[in-house]
Amino acid sequence: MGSNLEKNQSDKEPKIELDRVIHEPARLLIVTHLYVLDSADFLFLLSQTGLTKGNLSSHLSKLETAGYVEIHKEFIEKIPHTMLTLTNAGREALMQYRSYMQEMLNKLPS
Amino acid sequence: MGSNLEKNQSDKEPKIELDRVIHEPARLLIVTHLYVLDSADFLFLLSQTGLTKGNLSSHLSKLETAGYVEIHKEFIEKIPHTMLTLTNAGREALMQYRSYMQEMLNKLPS
DNA sequence: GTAAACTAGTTTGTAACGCAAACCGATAAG
DNA sequence: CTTATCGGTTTGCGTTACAAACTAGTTTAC
Repeated sequence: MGSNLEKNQSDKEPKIELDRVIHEPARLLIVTHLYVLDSADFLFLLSQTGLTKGNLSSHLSKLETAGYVEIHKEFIEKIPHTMLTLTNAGREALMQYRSYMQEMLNKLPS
Repeated sequence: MGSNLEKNQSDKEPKIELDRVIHEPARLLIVTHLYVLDSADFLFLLSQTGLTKGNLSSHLSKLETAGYVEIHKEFIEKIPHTMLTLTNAGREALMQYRSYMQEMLNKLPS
């Protein structure tokens, strides 16, 4: 007794320690751009990444929700303007992602 | 005239050159294991990756469809046995993926 | 015998995701 | 007024990853 859990195999936790928020290609692109620039506006990212507007918008929202970017909206001469900044959490997440990937890839025999 | 295509912005091709078959974490795990081992059986991969059986099975099918692994089934002492091998295409895909990722990540300032 | 339990996987159902089209509120031009 | 443009956001939809449920066969228990 105690527990008659019919334990499935699902308590094997998969050996992946990868931040999916960062891992997604479109977001990796965004985040690496922001990492070197420190901040950029929507239209700049749009042209640099080649994403569509809808796509860029939703990925930015997801990064914001994750706490990785801050979105600042203001009006410049009556025209809306959106500035994106990588947060510290975002920088750290990217660096951790990088370490993980580099280690995994570097140790493959060439 | 000629064409009055109301061209959207969608002819901007996104600047991502990443093989999604390889990029998926679970499959990256599988493929890197096969890369060093050259071949392995289903149960070995199961324990090494920590994936569930269903998951492992479907990822392997996807890798097979992509032409990256070969799946050989045989009976050993009346018990089914599945051997997985990385194809040349699989090796090359992984190496190309690695180059792309390493370049992208290495050029980030530390 | 036949039933229960185990082995080695495959198939199914579902929630989440990524994508581009469609939409929206505001300004500018004709 | 109407039309187009700008700077984005929301919607709709096909695809995916995931674990639960299932399958086919084998060994063990009775």
